Amino acid sequence: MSIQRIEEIRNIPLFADIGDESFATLTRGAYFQAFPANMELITEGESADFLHIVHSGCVELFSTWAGNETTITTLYENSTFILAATIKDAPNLMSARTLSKSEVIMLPSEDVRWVFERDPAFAMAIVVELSRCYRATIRNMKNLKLRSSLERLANYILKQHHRQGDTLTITLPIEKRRLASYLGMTPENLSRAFKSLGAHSVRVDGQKVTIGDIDALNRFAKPDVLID
Amino acid sequence: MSIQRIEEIRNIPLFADIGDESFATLTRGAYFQAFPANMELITEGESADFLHIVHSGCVELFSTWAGNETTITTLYENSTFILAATIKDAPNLMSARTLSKSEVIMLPSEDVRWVFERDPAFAMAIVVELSRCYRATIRNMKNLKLRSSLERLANYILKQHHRQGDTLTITLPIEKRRLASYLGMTPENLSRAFKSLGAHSVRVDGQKVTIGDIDALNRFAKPDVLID
DNA sequence: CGGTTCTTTGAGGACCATCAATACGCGTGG
DNA sequence: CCACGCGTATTGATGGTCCTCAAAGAACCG
Repeated sequence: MSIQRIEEIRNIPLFADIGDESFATLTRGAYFQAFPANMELITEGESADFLHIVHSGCVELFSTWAGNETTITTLYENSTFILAATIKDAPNLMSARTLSKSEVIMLPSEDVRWVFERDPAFAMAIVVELSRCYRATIRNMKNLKLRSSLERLANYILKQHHRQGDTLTITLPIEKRRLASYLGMTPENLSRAFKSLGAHSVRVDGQKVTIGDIDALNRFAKPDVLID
Repeated sequence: MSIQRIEEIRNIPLFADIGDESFATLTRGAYFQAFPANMELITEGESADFLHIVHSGCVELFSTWAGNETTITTLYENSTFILAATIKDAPNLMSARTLSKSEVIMLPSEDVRWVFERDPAFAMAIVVELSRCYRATIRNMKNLKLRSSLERLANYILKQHHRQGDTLTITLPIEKRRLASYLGMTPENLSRAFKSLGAHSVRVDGQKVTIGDIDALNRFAKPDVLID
């Protein structure tokens, strides 16, 4: 890897507080790879030989069973994946594919475990990241089990609204069919759900979603700090 | 806490490999408390002042939103809860209540974080436990999103079958209404689902569930190592 | 033993999936 | 530049799954 790449990686939050020696150990056997869109990086059931970090682009985690596929989550810059499997040296429970051209850093799982046991700062960074992932999944589960599909969509729109700088016209960051899968519904139903949200001031045009009355949408969606 | 209690706690897997000094620090401010059934130990949104460990009995983690409640999971002996919130010093995302008379160990979150940073063996035990919880949640999510309610129930029965020593007559460990909530359905529907599984050799009588033909049930349930 | 909670059963309806067909968007190659 | 082909998005019709409501029966607890 080039010096410049190493410097880029050094700036990732996960490595912010760790020692130079630990960092050197982690990057010695690491890979920095660029992938095209729609490339399967990891298949569920395989062993987790590398901890993955999204450096740029967009990666989808998904799972399949009996011919069905579902999107678990979508990852952007600086997100890790396969962390729990790396720690436990266990098979991946999810598959991963790029949704756009993406750069991914891969750290050998053995090295991650080795440094974890010797550098408390890295151990802390890892456990905080893992806690974040875990809590995100719990939120996701609450969202799925406690809300109707319409409510999930409304809250998704509100979340994007905040992420995109409180703009009233948001751009969907992923394809609608993937959004549908993430929200636990079919593409057809998502289409109809968007229409139904018209009653709460939402208008859709392709990837653009416009919120006419943010208060009205909030009243319907009832966003919650413990879910969203 | 009595010497005997301390000894009991020392034997918990989470503390198996840690140093005596670390253990002393963790238990200095700890509580060992016995609770009756149906007692709310933790309410979502509150700060996570203690890491909890179920020493005996049974604890349910659940969440509420807009008047609805859902069971996230049920915990038994030696399970931890509020681990991620403890690590992040963040509000609990779930509430917890005892389902039966239970003994719970409570370790001050600050002490947990302090020892985590200083004892690599404890750090490793914590991160492995957290990974286990995370992966269990991912499995849960896959179960919910990829399977119908009938399939979820069938796989639940198979899981209990294994947990209870491969016996063909299993005893449901929790009330049916809670099982229904855990499986993402209503009590009425669970009742009907049990009846429907009659077509796959399942008979129900109160808390007793009998599997007539394990192969037939397996063929229908299609259990998967990456979910169950 | 009475009251409460849980479970079951039935009827009806809401929500959501499926299937099928069409429209749209986009990149490729003629 | 346009026609074509492919995958995505939409729309409508239909059916199944699952929820709601209501009521009765069973289990549990004080």
